[in-house]
Amino acid sequence: MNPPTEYAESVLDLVERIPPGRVMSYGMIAEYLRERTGRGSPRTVGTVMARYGSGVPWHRVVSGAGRLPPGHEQTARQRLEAEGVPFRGQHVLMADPVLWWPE
DNA sequence: GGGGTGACCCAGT
DNA sequence: TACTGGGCCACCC
Repeated sequence: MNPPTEYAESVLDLVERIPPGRVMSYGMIAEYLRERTGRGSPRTVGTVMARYGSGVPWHRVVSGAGRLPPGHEQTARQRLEAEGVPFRGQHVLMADPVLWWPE
């Protein structure tokens, strides 16, 4: 596996800061990094997580609709429920108290 | 430098 | 509620 690029590093740094029991969407991450770096998009964040996400709390990153990463639904749901994240059916309940934004 | 590839998003149907 | 099409953009040939 190739080393993370500069943009990938900024994504990983942010994901590492998400507290237990809270989540961010790919779109939120893209918006935050675009404010700070002027780069990125939700799709690019997804690509970064697919390639480099294994070393960070990737289960705290979900789609804007609360869907879990393809191929890792069971693991993600197990970890999130253990942290107290509420579910509605198969997806995370994307309500204010669970969404996190960096201070 | 040009084209393909996504762990996305949103509006429309 | 579920699916589609268009837009998106860093990264890798």
